[in-house]
Amino acid sequence: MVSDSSSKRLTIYDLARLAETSPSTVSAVLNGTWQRRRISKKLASKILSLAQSEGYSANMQARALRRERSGIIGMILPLYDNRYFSSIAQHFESEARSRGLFAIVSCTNRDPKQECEAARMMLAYRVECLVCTGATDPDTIAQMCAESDVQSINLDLPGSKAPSVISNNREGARQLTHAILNRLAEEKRRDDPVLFIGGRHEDHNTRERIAGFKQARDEMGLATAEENILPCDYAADKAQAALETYMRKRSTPPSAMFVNSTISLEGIVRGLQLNGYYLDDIIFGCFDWDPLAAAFHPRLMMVRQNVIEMINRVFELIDTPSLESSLLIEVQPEIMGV
Amino acid sequence: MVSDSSSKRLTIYDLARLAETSPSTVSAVLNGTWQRRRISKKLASKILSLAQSEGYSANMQARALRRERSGIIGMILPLYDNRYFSSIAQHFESEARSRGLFAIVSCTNRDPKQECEAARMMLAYRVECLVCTGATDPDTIAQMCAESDVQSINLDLPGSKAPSVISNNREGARQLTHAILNRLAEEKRRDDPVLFIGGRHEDHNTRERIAGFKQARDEMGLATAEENILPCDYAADKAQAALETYMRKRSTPPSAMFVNSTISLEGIVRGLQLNGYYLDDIIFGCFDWDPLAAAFHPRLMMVRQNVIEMINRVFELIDTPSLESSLLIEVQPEIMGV
DNA sequence: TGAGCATGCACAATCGGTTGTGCACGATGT
DNA sequence: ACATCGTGCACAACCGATTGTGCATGCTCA
Repeated sequence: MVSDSSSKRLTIYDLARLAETSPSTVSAVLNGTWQRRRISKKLASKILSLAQSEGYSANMQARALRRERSGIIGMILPLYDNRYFSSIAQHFESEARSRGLFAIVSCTNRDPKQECEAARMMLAYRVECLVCTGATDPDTIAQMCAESDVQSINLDLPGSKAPSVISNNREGARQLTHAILNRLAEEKRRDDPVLFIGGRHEDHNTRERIAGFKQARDEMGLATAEENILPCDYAADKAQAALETYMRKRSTPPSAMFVNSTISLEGIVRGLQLNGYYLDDIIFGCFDWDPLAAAFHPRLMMVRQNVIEMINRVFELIDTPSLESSLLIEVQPEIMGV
Repeated sequence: MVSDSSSKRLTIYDLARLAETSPSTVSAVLNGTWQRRRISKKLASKILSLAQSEGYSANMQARALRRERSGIIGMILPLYDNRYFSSIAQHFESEARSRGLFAIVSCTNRDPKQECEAARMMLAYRVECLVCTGATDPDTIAQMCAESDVQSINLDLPGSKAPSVISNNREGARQLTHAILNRLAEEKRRDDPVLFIGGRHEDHNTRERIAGFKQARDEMGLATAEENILPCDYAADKAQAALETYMRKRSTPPSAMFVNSTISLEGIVRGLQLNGYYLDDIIFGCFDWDPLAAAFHPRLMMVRQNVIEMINRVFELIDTPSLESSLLIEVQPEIMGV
């Protein structure tokens, strides 16, 4: 370093002075368009080494302003605090990075207001695309994006105003239910009731999973009583309370349960432990994946959504924007622990 | 909306034309400095309602460029995939938002190269402050920030070139160890060995936790054999392998274990299950917090780091930058499940 | 009636890159 | 010796906001 520490950050004007050339030349060299502009190799390498030694770094705001492209891609996410969403964030980031894009992720707590606020911020920062994950109201956000001429994509939960990438919830639930029923059959408890618990009625994914659950039972020649379907919301406390209510009429816990998320599973396991039931007797299927939980319970089967594939599909949509706004891409999840 | 959908995004120039006034007036009205500039209330509200109805949103790049303040605050994080780091990201974001700052979080996989690369990107986007969480090499990044005149703060792992906010690892470990030893004593197994497993020797936090572990045993009049300290790295597989090696010389698992992270716990629980041991007999203390894991095991005590307090301290440092670069702030964690 | 002051706004420079265009200079061809 | 062309670079106009400054108008008061 020669002339550092004195004032502010280096600009192409400073570099131009140091290299005794013009700012436009410096710019062309630094962003790689110098061959097209017929800058001599000699001057180019002089500028490059100068930029290197002086620790120059381009001002992205200025670049974005002039290019009218921010180089930023946004994602809104309900929460980080489970393996599914956190791996979505992680893969989104690394995939963005590998394409020279800068990913910004904002966490909106399943709150439609925060979702809108976050989307507004992202649009203000001129994101080139907004991926809307598990949004409670994806269409409103898709609308906002459309008005700003920004591409948007729904992930995890489908919407009607932008293409969506989701797991095949019905088929995943069907396979998980079959796995549960097979285990029951192995233990000669084929006809024991199975409790479906967790999630929300209004929620697309929950409805699909219930459909898959019923379909699997149907395929095994089993009827499904409505009292065994409890979409009591996701929260641990709600699931715990719902299970306690359910069990008030019976003496023993169900032999098997289809639990709609790890957060619901948390409440259920806690409730059963508190009431002194022996957990290992119960067969669990959980539509979510958490390796630590899986390690603890020998008969806990889990659905692992294929996050890598889903993120890949998202970026395919980014690369070749689909005209069809109602496009729905379903990715097959995997059943773990069978 | 009157004149939308035709061309690009609205600017203050468009609004000025629509309101029959000048761009500078529009700007002043929209950023709240209009009273100081003696714009009439009438014109101000005309412009405001126009901006509203036309769906104007300021171009943050242009604003940042002119103001020489991006309004962005950055954080680098090893991973999202445990409760500790994900809640750090979440609280950081919401605290930033409440201060009118836009948070960007980048995930660097505990890889020094990725850490540097992410820091470089953040500096290019002119973050106003960079919070460096659990960085393998915090001082290099602090140096980069210093050269760009950007404040930096270390979180979770301390560094020497920027102020640091960390948990009081030693005291947390001491208390957790006491809790383990008390449980053992209750069960008349006071003198049974306790295995410390997981983490890395080189890691500041691991060293402190080992010190707290030894100190607690010391306070109870117990010696600590070095063979019972196994900093085998954090990864689940490493912990599982280390435990298997450890147990090759013995017939039964240790009565109690101090496990240095949930990821290590995963490997240990898996290993014990695979070998057919009954988990509930073992007393676990884990320096990490995961409510789902806690629900599964009745004698699993966990250390919950006080993330809210830590983030608050970080923002206090941002508000009143400390001159002392070696400032170390320690926050007391909490023992759960005692 | 004219100085003095408050009111209400517009002008223009600026932040740091990007990019269309123009121009000087030397080499080549006739 | 003059037209032609390729080489190598500089100029200047943006991108969209912010902000110091200036100026016209109308009012008050001596």
